[in-house]
Amino acid sequence: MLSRYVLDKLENLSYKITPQRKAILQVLEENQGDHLSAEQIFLSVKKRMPNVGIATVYRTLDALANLGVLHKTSFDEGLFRYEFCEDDRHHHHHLVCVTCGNITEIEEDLLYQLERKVEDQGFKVIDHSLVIYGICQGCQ
Amino acid sequence: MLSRYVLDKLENLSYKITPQRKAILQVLEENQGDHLSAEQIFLSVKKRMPNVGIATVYRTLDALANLGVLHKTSFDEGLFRYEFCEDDRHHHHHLVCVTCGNITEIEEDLLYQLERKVEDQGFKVIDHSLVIYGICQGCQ
DNA sequence: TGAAACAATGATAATGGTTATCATTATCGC
DNA sequence: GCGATAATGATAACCATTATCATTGTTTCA
Repeated sequence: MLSRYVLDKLENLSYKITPQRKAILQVLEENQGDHLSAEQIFLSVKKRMPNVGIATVYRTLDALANLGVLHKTSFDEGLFRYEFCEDDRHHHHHLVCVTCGNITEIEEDLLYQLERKVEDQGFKVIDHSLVIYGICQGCQ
Repeated sequence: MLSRYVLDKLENLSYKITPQRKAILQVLEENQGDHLSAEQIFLSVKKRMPNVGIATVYRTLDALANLGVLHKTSFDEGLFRYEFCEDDRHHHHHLVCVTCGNITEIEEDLLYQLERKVEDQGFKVIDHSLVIYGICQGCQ
């Protein structure tokens, strides 16, 4: 069930609510907590609307990321991944297992102290991206 | 002047010391603290050896990254950047100005506490990548 | 309910960054 | 100096993403 919040946000910014956009949002909502590539999202959307174009998926993902509905990031793989978030600010970090490639999250922020030091040096902090690489429990 | 350490490392692992590799290493050593793209490195190397091929640059950068002589990372730009480091572990973080795109570093680590929490959850930490996005002093 | 405006779409060509292929060159050990 | 083989340069190929353009479809308004 699509978030009223997201649809409202789209309408308030004069975006048309097309079936393709709804389908893409549904896939992302159903996969909350995951970090799907554009290709994965495209294949998932195709299951429910076979005519959707890959370019539409890319355009929609970028639009949603610009609206703050998605977070668009990369994990040094040469491609972008997308995750659903309804906050404008991204509050968790990622754990990437170098053995199996699994991506999980940790909610603890704990960057306050570091960000204070950075601001003490005159740099105005807006956002951050932290990825911790290692070996997950399942691969040890 | 090329680091004896790096050359030793190459030799010890049976890599041939070719002029191309020396030139690439020189460019990286001369730009320590910078985060150059493959294209930038290629253009810089071309100034001192006009016949070098772009594929050679890519192959060499990957080889050096695998050896731990370089750090290969991306800043969500759709391309990789490379920085010279002689440690096997990367100890600083990056500050990226969203206005001018400048990339600087902060030496403070301060992730110990967070990494402890992560390891308490059964994830064995190997490395991390932290980018702080904001506005640099010059752009405020 | 229909029409108009124009946003959005799908198909596909194009782009940019990177890698694979292959013939040729060059390093290094002996 | 020679042989083995790693490395090179050129370029084709690949992949993820974006640009182009004709067509479609959403939304507003009368």
